[in-house]
Amino acid sequence: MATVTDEATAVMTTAMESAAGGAGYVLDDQVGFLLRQVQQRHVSIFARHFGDDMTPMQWAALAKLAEVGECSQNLLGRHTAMDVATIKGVAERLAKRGLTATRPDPEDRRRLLISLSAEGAALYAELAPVAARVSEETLAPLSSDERATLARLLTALR
Amino acid sequence: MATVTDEATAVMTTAMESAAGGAGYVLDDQVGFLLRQVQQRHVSIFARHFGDDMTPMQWAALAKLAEVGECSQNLLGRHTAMDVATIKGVAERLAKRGLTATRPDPEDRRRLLISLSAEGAALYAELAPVAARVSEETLAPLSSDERATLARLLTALR
DNA sequence: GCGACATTGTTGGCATACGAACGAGCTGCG
DNA sequence: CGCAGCTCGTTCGTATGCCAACAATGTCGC
Repeated sequence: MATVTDEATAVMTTAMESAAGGAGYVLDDQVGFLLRQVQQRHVSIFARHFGDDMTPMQWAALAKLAEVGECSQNLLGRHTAMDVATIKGVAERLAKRGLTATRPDPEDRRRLLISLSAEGAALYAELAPVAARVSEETLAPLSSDERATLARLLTALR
Repeated sequence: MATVTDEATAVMTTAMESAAGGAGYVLDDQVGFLLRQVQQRHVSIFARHFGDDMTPMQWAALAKLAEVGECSQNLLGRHTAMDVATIKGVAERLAKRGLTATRPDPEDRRRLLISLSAEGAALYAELAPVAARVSEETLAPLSSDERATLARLLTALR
Protein backbone atom coordinates (compact mmCIF):
# COMPACT_ATOMS: atom_id res chain seq x y z
CA MET A 1 0.00 0.00 0.00
CA ALA A 2 1.18 3.55 -0.75
CA THR A 3 1.57 6.07 2.04
CA VAL A 4 -0.61 9.17 1.82
CA THR A 5 2.42 11.39 1.21
CA ASP A 6 3.92 9.27 -1.55
CA GLU A 7 3.95 10.88 -4.97
CA ALA A 8 1.63 12.63 -7.34
CA THR A 9 -0.40 9.62 -8.42
CA ALA A 10 -1.00 8.39 -4.91
CA VAL A 11 -2.05 11.80 -3.69
CA MET A 12 -4.38 12.21 -6.61
CA THR A 13 -5.96 8.82 -6.04
CA THR A 14 -6.49 9.63 -2.38
CA ALA A 15 -7.99 12.97 -3.27
CA MET A 16 -10.28 11.44 -5.83
CA GLU A 17 -11.44 8.79 -3.41
CA SER A 18 -12.37 11.20 -0.65
CA ALA A 19 -13.95 13.50 -3.20
CA ALA A 20 -16.04 10.59 -4.45
CA GLY A 21 -17.01 9.79 -0.87
CA GLY A 22 -15.84 6.22 -1.49
CA ALA A 23 -12.73 6.53 0.67
CA GLY A 24 -11.56 2.98 1.42
CA TYR A 25 -14.70 1.12 0.37
CA VAL A 26 -13.58 -2.08 -1.32
CA LEU A 27 -16.34 -4.59 -1.94
CA ASP A 28 -14.13 -7.62 -1.43
CA ASP A 29 -13.29 -6.55 2.13
CA GLN A 30 -16.89 -6.18 3.31
CA VAL A 31 -18.26 -8.76 5.75
CA GLY A 32 -21.44 -9.19 3.79
CA PHE A 33 -19.58 -10.05 0.62
CA LEU A 34 -17.29 -12.48 2.42
CA LEU A 35 -20.24 -14.12 4.14
CA ARG A 36 -22.02 -14.64 0.85
CA GLN A 37 -18.97 -16.25 -0.73
CA VAL A 38 -18.39 -18.62 2.19
CA GLN A 39 -22.08 -19.49 2.12
CA GLN A 40 -21.82 -20.23 -1.59
CA ARG A 41 -18.93 -22.61 -1.07
CA HIS A 42 -20.78 -24.32 1.76
CA VAL A 43 -23.95 -24.81 -0.29
CA SER A 44 -21.91 -26.19 -3.14
CA ILE A 45 -20.26 -28.74 -0.81
CA PHE A 46 -23.69 -29.59 0.57
CA ALA A 47 -25.08 -30.18 -2.91
CA ARG A 48 -22.17 -32.43 -3.85
CA HIS A 49 -22.80 -34.67 -0.84
CA PHE A 50 -26.59 -34.60 -0.75
CA GLY A 51 -27.45 -34.46 -4.43
CA ASP A 52 -30.45 -32.63 -5.83
CA ASP A 53 -33.07 -34.34 -3.71
CA MET A 54 -32.19 -32.56 -0.47
CA THR A 55 -31.61 -28.84 -0.06
CA PRO A 56 -30.01 -27.15 2.97
CA MET A 57 -33.39 -25.72 3.96
CA GLN A 58 -35.15 -29.06 3.72
CA TRP A 59 -32.37 -30.71 5.68
CA ALA A 60 -32.57 -28.02 8.38
CA ALA A 61 -36.29 -28.64 8.79
CA LEU A 62 -35.82 -32.41 8.85
CA ALA A 63 -32.99 -32.22 11.40
CA LYS A 64 -34.92 -29.85 13.63
CA LEU A 65 -37.99 -32.09 13.54
CA ALA A 66 -35.79 -35.02 14.57
CA GLU A 67 -34.44 -32.88 17.40
CA VAL A 68 -37.62 -31.41 18.87
CA GLY A 69 -40.29 -33.84 17.67
CA GLU A 70 -43.73 -32.80 16.50
CA CYS A 71 -44.28 -29.06 16.44
CA SER A 72 -46.32 -26.41 14.67
CA GLN A 73 -45.25 -25.17 11.24
CA ASN A 74 -44.71 -21.70 12.67
CA LEU A 75 -42.49 -22.91 15.52
CA LEU A 76 -40.52 -25.09 13.14
CA GLY A 77 -39.94 -21.98 11.07
CA ARG A 78 -38.56 -20.13 14.09
CA HIS A 79 -36.38 -23.09 15.06
CA THR A 80 -34.85 -23.15 11.58
CA ALA A 81 -34.68 -19.36 11.10
CA MET A 82 -37.11 -19.39 8.19
CA ASP A 83 -39.75 -16.87 7.25
CA VAL A 84 -43.38 -18.04 7.52
CA ALA A 85 -43.66 -17.97 3.74
CA THR A 86 -40.41 -19.92 3.36
CA ILE A 87 -41.18 -22.65 5.88
CA LYS A 88 -44.52 -23.18 4.16
CA GLY A 89 -42.85 -24.05 0.87
CA VAL A 90 -40.23 -26.25 2.55
CA ALA A 91 -42.83 -28.08 4.64
CA GLU A 92 -44.93 -28.58 1.52
CA ARG A 93 -42.09 -30.20 -0.40
CA LEU A 94 -41.12 -32.46 2.53
CA ALA A 95 -44.74 -33.56 2.95
CA LYS A 96 -45.10 -34.24 -0.77
CA ARG A 97 -42.16 -36.64 -0.53
CA GLY A 98 -43.73 -38.41 2.43
CA LEU A 99 -40.96 -37.44 4.83
CA THR A 100 -43.31 -35.64 7.20
CA ALA A 101 -46.88 -36.04 8.41
CA THR A 102 -49.19 -33.15 9.27
CA ARG A 103 -52.32 -32.93 11.36
CA PRO A 104 -54.38 -30.08 12.76
CA ASP A 105 -53.68 -29.20 16.39
CA PRO A 106 -56.72 -30.30 18.44
CA GLU A 107 -55.85 -27.66 21.04
CA ASP A 108 -55.53 -24.73 18.65
CA ARG A 109 -57.34 -24.83 15.34
CA ARG A 110 -54.99 -22.28 13.80
CA ARG A 111 -52.02 -24.59 14.14
CA LEU A 112 -50.72 -27.23 11.77
CA LEU A 113 -48.65 -29.85 13.56
CA ILE A 114 -45.77 -31.37 11.64
CA SER A 115 -43.81 -34.50 12.55
CA LEU A 116 -41.36 -36.88 10.93
CA SER A 117 -42.84 -39.92 9.19
CA ALA A 118 -41.09 -43.28 9.51
CA GLU A 119 -39.43 -42.62 6.15
CA GLY A 120 -38.38 -39.15 7.32
CA ALA A 121 -36.85 -40.52 10.51
CA ALA A 122 -35.01 -43.22 8.57
CA LEU A 123 -33.72 -40.70 6.05
CA TYR A 124 -32.54 -38.45 8.86
CA ALA A 125 -30.63 -41.27 10.51
CA GLU A 126 -29.07 -42.13 7.17
CA LEU A 127 -28.08 -38.58 6.27
CA ALA A 128 -26.94 -37.18 9.63
CA PRO A 129 -23.40 -38.52 9.14
CA VAL A 130 -23.33 -37.02 5.65
CA ALA A 131 -24.34 -33.66 7.10
CA ALA A 132 -21.52 -33.93 9.60
CA ARG A 133 -19.08 -34.53 6.74
CA VAL A 134 -20.41 -31.45 4.96
CA SER A 135 -19.65 -29.29 8.00
CA GLU A 136 -16.27 -30.96 8.31
CA GLU A 137 -15.38 -30.32 4.67
CA THR A 138 -16.57 -26.72 4.86
CA LEU A 139 -14.26 -26.12 7.82
CA ALA A 140 -11.39 -28.17 6.41
CA PRO A 141 -9.11 -25.15 5.79
CA LEU A 142 -9.21 -24.24 9.49
CA SER A 143 -7.45 -25.72 12.52
CA SER A 144 -9.42 -26.95 15.49
CA ASP A 145 -8.78 -23.74 17.41
CA GLU A 146 -9.75 -21.61 14.47
CA ARG A 147 -13.02 -23.52 14.08
CA ALA A 148 -13.90 -22.85 17.68
CA THR A 149 -13.04 -19.16 17.26
CA LEU A 150 -15.14 -18.91 14.12
CA ALA A 151 -18.11 -20.51 15.85
CA ARG A 152 -17.75 -18.04 18.73
CA LEU A 153 -17.53 -15.00 16.45
CA LEU A 154 -20.42 -16.08 14.23
CA THR A 155 -22.57 -16.80 17.26
CA ALA A 156 -21.89 -13.28 18.51
CA LEU A 157 -23.09 -11.88 15.18
CA ARG A 158 -26.16 -14.08 14.93
CA MET B 1 -20.99 -29.87 29.66
CA ALA B 2 -20.78 -33.47 30.91
CA THR B 3 -17.64 -35.51 30.43
CA VAL B 4 -17.93 -38.73 28.45
CA THR B 5 -17.25 -40.83 31.54
CA ASP B 6 -19.77 -39.09 33.74
CA GLU B 7 -22.72 -41.14 34.89
CA ALA B 8 -25.35 -43.53 33.54
CA THR B 9 -27.47 -40.98 31.70
CA ALA B 10 -24.56 -39.47 29.87
CA VAL B 11 -23.31 -42.87 28.77
CA MET B 12 -26.77 -43.87 27.64
CA THR B 13 -27.27 -40.71 25.66
CA THR B 14 -23.94 -41.20 23.96
CA ALA B 15 -24.81 -44.80 23.14
CA MET B 16 -28.21 -43.85 21.75
CA GLU B 17 -26.73 -41.10 19.67
CA SER B 18 -24.14 -43.26 18.01
CA ALA B 19 -26.73 -46.00 17.52
CA ALA B 20 -28.96 -43.51 15.72
CA GLY B 21 -25.98 -42.47 13.60
CA GLY B 22 -26.67 -38.87 14.58
CA ALA B 23 -23.88 -38.72 17.12
CA GLY B 24 -23.58 -35.10 18.21
CA TYR B 25 -25.37 -33.54 15.25
CA VAL B 26 -27.11 -30.42 16.49
CA LEU B 27 -28.37 -28.12 13.77
CA ASP B 28 -27.67 -24.93 15.71
CA ASP B 29 -23.97 -25.78 15.96
CA GLN B 30 -23.39 -26.34 12.24
CA VAL B 31 -21.37 -23.72 10.34
CA GLY B 32 -23.88 -23.57 7.53
CA PHE B 33 -26.72 -22.75 9.86
CA LEU B 34 -24.70 -20.11 11.70
CA LEU B 35 -23.60 -18.56 8.41
CA ARG B 36 -27.19 -18.31 7.20
CA GLN B 37 -28.31 -16.61 10.39
CA VAL B 38 -25.48 -14.07 10.35
CA GLN B 39 -26.21 -13.42 6.68
CA GLN B 40 -29.88 -12.85 7.55
CA ARG B 41 -29.00 -10.28 10.19
CA HIS B 42 -26.63 -8.54 7.79
CA VAL B 43 -29.21 -8.35 5.00
CA SER B 44 -31.76 -7.00 7.45
CA ILE B 45 -29.33 -4.25 8.54
CA PHE B 46 -28.62 -3.51 4.89
CA ALA B 47 -32.31 -3.19 4.10
CA ARG B 48 -32.87 -0.82 7.02
CA HIS B 49 -30.13 1.53 5.76
CA PHE B 50 -30.70 1.25 2.03
CA GLY B 51 -34.46 0.87 1.81
CA ASP B 52 -36.25 -1.20 -0.81
CA ASP B 53 -34.71 0.46 -3.83
CA MET B 54 -31.27 -1.09 -3.45
CA THR B 55 -30.55 -4.76 -2.74
CA PRO B 56 -27.20 -6.19 -1.63
CA MET B 57 -26.71 -7.77 -5.05
CA GLN B 58 -27.46 -4.56 -6.90
CA TRP B 59 -25.14 -2.67 -4.59
CA ALA B 60 -22.36 -5.20 -5.13
CA ALA B 61 -22.63 -4.80 -8.90
CA LEU B 62 -22.72 -1.01 -8.61
CA ALA B 63 -19.71 -0.89 -6.28
CA LYS B 64 -17.71 -3.27 -8.46
CA LEU B 65 -18.46 -1.22 -11.56
CA ALA B 66 -17.24 1.88 -9.73
CA GLU B 67 -14.10 -0.02 -8.79
CA VAL B 68 -13.12 -1.59 -12.11
CA GLY B 69 -14.89 0.61 -14.64
CA GLU B 70 -16.58 -0.70 -17.76
CA CYS B 71 -16.51 -4.47 -18.11
CA SER B 72 -18.43 -7.32 -19.65
CA GLN B 73 -21.54 -8.67 -17.95
CA ASN B 74 -19.83 -12.02 -17.49
CA LEU B 75 -16.73 -10.54 -15.86
CA LEU B 76 -18.88 -8.37 -13.62
CA GLY B 77 -20.61 -11.53 -12.52
CA ARG B 78 -17.30 -13.13 -11.59
CA HIS B 79 -16.16 -10.00 -9.78
CA THR B 80 -19.32 -10.02 -7.68
CA ALA B 81 -19.53 -13.81 -7.23
CA MET B 82 -22.80 -14.08 -9.11
CA ASP B 83 -24.04 -16.79 -11.41
CA VAL B 84 -24.45 -15.83 -15.09
CA ALA B 85 -28.21 -16.08 -14.71
CA THR B 86 -28.17 -13.97 -11.55
CA ILE B 87 -25.97 -11.16 -12.88
CA LYS B 88 -28.25 -10.94 -15.89
CA GLY B 89 -31.26 -10.14 -13.73
CA VAL B 90 -29.31 -7.71 -11.55
CA ALA B 91 -27.80 -5.92 -14.56
CA GLU B 92 -31.26 -5.71 -16.12
CA ARG B 93 -32.76 -4.02 -13.06
CA LEU B 94 -29.86 -1.58 -12.74
CA ALA B 95 -30.14 -0.67 -16.42
CA LYS B 96 -33.90 -0.21 -16.17
CA ARG B 97 -33.28 2.37 -13.42
CA GLY B 98 -30.75 4.20 -15.59
CA LEU B 99 -27.85 3.51 -13.24
CA THR B 100 -25.82 1.69 -15.88
CA ALA B 101 -25.26 1.95 -19.63
CA THR B 102 -24.65 -1.02 -21.89
CA ARG B 103 -23.08 -1.36 -25.32
CA PRO B 104 -21.87 -4.25 -27.45
CA ASP B 105 -18.14 -4.90 -27.33
CA PRO B 106 -16.67 -3.92 -30.71
CA GLU B 107 -13.81 -6.38 -30.14
CA ASP B 108 -15.95 -9.42 -29.27
CA ARG B 109 -19.49 -9.63 -30.50
CA ARG B 110 -20.47 -12.08 -27.78
CA ARG B 111 -19.78 -9.55 -25.06
CA LEU B 112 -22.07 -6.94 -23.52
CA LEU B 113 -20.11 -4.10 -21.93
CA ILE B 114 -21.61 -2.49 -18.85
CA SER B 115 -20.58 0.78 -17.24
CA LEU B 116 -21.89 3.23 -14.66
CA SER B 117 -24.03 6.08 -15.97
CA ALA B 118 -23.61 9.55 -14.46
CA GLU B 119 -26.60 8.82 -12.23
CA GLY B 120 -25.08 5.50 -11.23
CA ALA B 121 -21.77 7.11 -10.33
CA ALA B 122 -23.52 9.82 -8.31
CA LEU B 123 -25.62 7.25 -6.48
CA TYR B 124 -22.52 5.20 -5.71
CA ALA B 125 -20.73 8.21 -4.25
CA GLU B 126 -23.79 9.00 -2.17
CA LEU B 127 -24.29 5.46 -0.86
CA ALA B 128 -20.71 4.29 -0.27
CA PRO B 129 -20.64 5.85 3.24
CA VAL B 130 -23.98 4.17 3.99
CA ALA B 131 -22.54 0.82 2.91
CA ALA B 132 -19.60 1.39 5.23
CA ARG B 133 -22.03 1.98 8.09
CA VAL B 134 -23.84 -1.26 7.27
CA SER B 135 -20.59 -3.22 7.58
CA GLU B 136 -19.80 -1.35 10.78
CA GLU B 137 -23.19 -2.12 12.31
CA THR B 138 -23.00 -5.77 11.29
CA LEU B 139 -19.65 -6.08 13.07
CA ALA B 140 -20.67 -3.95 16.04
CA PRO B 141 -20.73 -6.87 18.54
CA LEU B 142 -17.04 -7.60 17.84
CA SER B 143 -13.87 -5.88 18.98
CA SER B 144 -11.35 -4.61 16.48
CA ASP B 145 -9.17 -7.69 16.95
CA GLU B 146 -12.10 -10.01 16.57
CA ARG B 147 -13.13 -8.31 13.34
CA ALA B 148 -9.70 -8.87 11.88
CA THR B 149 -9.76 -12.51 12.97
CA LEU B 150 -13.20 -13.03 11.47
CA ALA B 151 -12.08 -11.52 8.18
CA ARG B 152 -9.05 -13.81 8.15
CA LEU B 153 -11.07 -16.95 8.90
CA LEU B 154 -13.83 -16.14 6.39
CA THR B 155 -11.25 -15.40 3.72
CA ALA B 156 -9.69 -18.81 4.34
CA LEU B 157 -13.11 -20.44 3.81
CA ARG B 158 -13.99 -18.43 0.72
C1' DG C 1 -8.78 -22.56 -42.82
C1' DC C 2 -11.39 -25.53 -40.40
C1' DG C 3 -13.18 -28.30 -36.90
C1' DA C 4 -13.01 -29.34 -31.75
C1' DC C 5 -13.41 -26.89 -27.80
C1' DA C 6 -14.19 -22.90 -24.86
C1' DT C 7 -16.59 -18.52 -23.77
C1' DT C 8 -20.57 -15.33 -23.59
C1' DG C 9 -25.14 -14.37 -23.11
C1' DT C 10 -30.10 -15.95 -22.90
C1' DT C 11 -33.83 -18.67 -21.30
C1' DG C 12 -36.62 -21.92 -18.44
C1' DG C 13 -37.20 -24.17 -14.25
C1' DC C 14 -36.97 -24.89 -9.35
C1' DA C 15 -36.03 -23.45 -4.53
C1' DT C 16 -35.22 -20.14 -1.45
C1' DA C 17 -36.05 -15.49 0.96
C1' DC C 18 -38.83 -11.86 2.71
C1' DG C 19 -42.37 -8.00 3.06
C1' DA C 20 -47.19 -7.13 2.97
C1' DA C 21 -51.88 -8.10 3.14
C1' DC C 22 -55.46 -11.16 4.47
C1' DG C 23 -58.78 -14.37 7.05
C1' DA C 24 -59.44 -17.27 10.88
C1' DG C 25 -58.71 -18.37 15.52
C1' DC C 26 -57.11 -17.41 20.37
C1' DT C 27 -56.44 -14.53 24.73
C1' DG C 28 -56.61 -11.16 28.03
C1' DC C 29 -58.61 -7.23 30.01
C1' DG C 30 -62.24 -4.31 31.26
C1' DC D 1 -69.27 -11.46 28.08
C1' DG D 2 -67.11 -8.83 24.30
C1' DC D 3 -63.78 -7.07 21.66
C1' DA D 4 -59.04 -5.26 20.84
C1' DG D 5 -54.92 -7.21 19.84
C1' DC D 6 -52.12 -10.94 19.03
C1' DT D 7 -50.88 -15.38 16.64
C1' DC D 8 -51.03 -18.77 12.84
C1' DG D 9 -51.26 -20.01 8.27
C1' DT D 10 -51.91 -18.60 3.34
C1' DT D 11 -51.14 -15.97 -0.75
C1' DC D 12 -48.98 -12.56 -3.82
C1' DG D 13 -45.15 -10.13 -5.66
C1' DT D 14 -40.31 -9.37 -6.25
C1' DA D 15 -35.43 -10.64 -6.04
C1' DT D 16 -32.09 -13.76 -5.61
C1' DG D 17 -29.40 -18.15 -6.65
C1' DC D 18 -28.13 -21.95 -9.32
C1' DC D 19 -28.42 -25.75 -12.94
C1' DA D 20 -29.00 -27.19 -17.55
C1' DA D 21 -29.67 -26.44 -22.27
C1' DC D 22 -28.99 -23.55 -26.19
C1' DA D 23 -27.25 -20.38 -29.91
C1' DA D 24 -23.77 -17.31 -31.36
C1' DT D 25 -19.18 -16.26 -31.35
C1' DG D 26 -13.93 -16.87 -30.43
C1' DT D 27 -9.78 -19.44 -30.24
C1' DC D 28 -6.51 -22.83 -30.82
C1' DG D 29 -4.30 -26.75 -32.95
C1' DC D 30 -3.32 -29.27 -36.85
